[in-house]
Amino acid sequence: MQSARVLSIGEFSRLTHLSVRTLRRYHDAGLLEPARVDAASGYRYYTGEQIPTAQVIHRLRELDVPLTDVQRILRSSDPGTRAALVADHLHRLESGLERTRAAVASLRRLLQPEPAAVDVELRRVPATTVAAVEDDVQLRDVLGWYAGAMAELDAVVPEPAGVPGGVYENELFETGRGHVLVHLPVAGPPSSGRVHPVTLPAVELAVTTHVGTHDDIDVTYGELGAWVVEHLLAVAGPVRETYLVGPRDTADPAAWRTEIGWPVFQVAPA
Amino acid sequence: MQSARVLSIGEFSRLTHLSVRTLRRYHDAGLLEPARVDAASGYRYYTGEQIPTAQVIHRLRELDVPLTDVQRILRSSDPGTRAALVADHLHRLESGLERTRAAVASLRRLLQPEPAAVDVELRRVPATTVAAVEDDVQLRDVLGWYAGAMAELDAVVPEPAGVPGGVYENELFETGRGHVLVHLPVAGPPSSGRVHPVTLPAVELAVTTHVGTHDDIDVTYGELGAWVVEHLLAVAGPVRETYLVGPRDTADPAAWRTEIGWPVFQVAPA
DNA sequence: TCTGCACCCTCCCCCCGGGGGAGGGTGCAG
DNA sequence: CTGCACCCTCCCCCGGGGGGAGGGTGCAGA
Repeated sequence: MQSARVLSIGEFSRLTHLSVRTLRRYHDAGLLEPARVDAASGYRYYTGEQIPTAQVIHRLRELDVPLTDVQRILRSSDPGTRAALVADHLHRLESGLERTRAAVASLRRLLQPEPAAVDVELRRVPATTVAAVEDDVQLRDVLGWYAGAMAELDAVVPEPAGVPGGVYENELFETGRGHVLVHLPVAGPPSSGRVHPVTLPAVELAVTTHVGTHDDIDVTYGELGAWVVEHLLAVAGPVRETYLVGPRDTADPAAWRTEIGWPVFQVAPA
Repeated sequence: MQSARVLSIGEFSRLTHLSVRTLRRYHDAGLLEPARVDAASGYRYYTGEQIPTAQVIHRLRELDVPLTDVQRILRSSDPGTRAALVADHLHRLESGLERTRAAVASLRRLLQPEPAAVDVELRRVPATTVAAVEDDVQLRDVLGWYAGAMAELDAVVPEPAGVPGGVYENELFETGRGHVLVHLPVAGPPSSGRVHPVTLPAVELAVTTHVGTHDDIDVTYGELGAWVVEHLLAVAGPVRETYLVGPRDTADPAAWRTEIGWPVFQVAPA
């Protein structure tokens, strides 16, 4: 073990392709402690054994893993835990990729030279009592939450009287967190687990139908919003979505049909 | 045209799913000017026509397009130019994806429980004169630059006396920008365009061979570096790579063989 | 017409993960 | 012993937001 050979921060930088500044930052963050720090001068000294660690950090950073998570990964002595943490981040990367794909799809539709005319209907909806699951969720967790809630609803409501729907508080889109409710219409809604009866109030809805995956549903939202504004209406409450045709019905996303209803009320002309 | 209906920033926020703060920021950045700003109160007022613009911004931001570039895209009135700018960013996204893929591959190798023993040889190399192309480049542009330089070399040196190589200044890896040289050995190197004769100085090299794509070549660099350190050597100059088997020879990346040579010199023991 | 309240304003500080540069101390080779 | 490359700390900057303070505004109900 003659590796008592000690490396200055500059040498270590050349060997690891991490900048000197970055190495100092990793030291401060407790991520990569130098093998020795001279008490008098403050000089940092590294050893060859630290190169693999530095490389792992480098790679994790390339994958945009936050420094705190990198630290967690390095600290976990158990290889199984470590692998799990890494796999977790790789999943995160994948879902990020999915969002990117969706954004690209949506952008393509937005940049269409001639957007299709939007078909909006004004509809008065009476109060309805449904079987519902509701919660406060983060915007990015909505899909996962929805899947779980829907599964629970399906288990408790074997024979729904119609298609499922969702109610989304505007705050969800403004601040990234908000109240969400998913429901199935049924006569005499049960109470079981998270499922309970909820009465949706009567409202006047501006309704349009989005066709296809939800990748570019925001564009339809925008078209609906523009229509609402031009018809001297204002938004009065949480959005309602109705899943006329969804993944429960067909695996072909192009066939999906989602009704979007925005509660509105008349506004005096300017 | 009854869309004189004017929207407060809060209403506009609800319609576009952009936070109020973010809308204000976009105003300050000149990205999305409100239709009207009340001189007395400073209140921002928007119209329905601005919704699509806000959505385009939203999507581009989801794709991590910097605000300045978003502005460029919005300002370009010509749809062709606009499409080109967007396509440019999509290409950028793709190459980012490529880098992510490479980082994942490299990480997998790094987290192997038992790393393969590295096979390093100390080799004295005499001064050689070669046909070369050199330049100062950004680290991220190296691959593209290399392809162009190599094509030029191939055109001017029809019958090389050996395999191609590269010389990379350490600064390239430290600061992301540095001097790069690519060369082909040939008797009597010509001068033509960017191609010119260069004499590589004699050095002592610590040499190892990396097998496979360059995705995880940094790991081999690290192993070589650790070996160098443990053998009481220090790095003395720019790295030399020799492409024994590369994309010129076979399309199968698994068969590629790259020799990495780090100039070294002896160091006194601690 | 008043009052209450939701809404809006600006301003400042914080986050992350780095880079630039100033100003000053250190280690080592010639 | 001197010069110079190297190293140190400290502060400010970037982008793209978020949190919150402190104060002005618009409008609906009484």
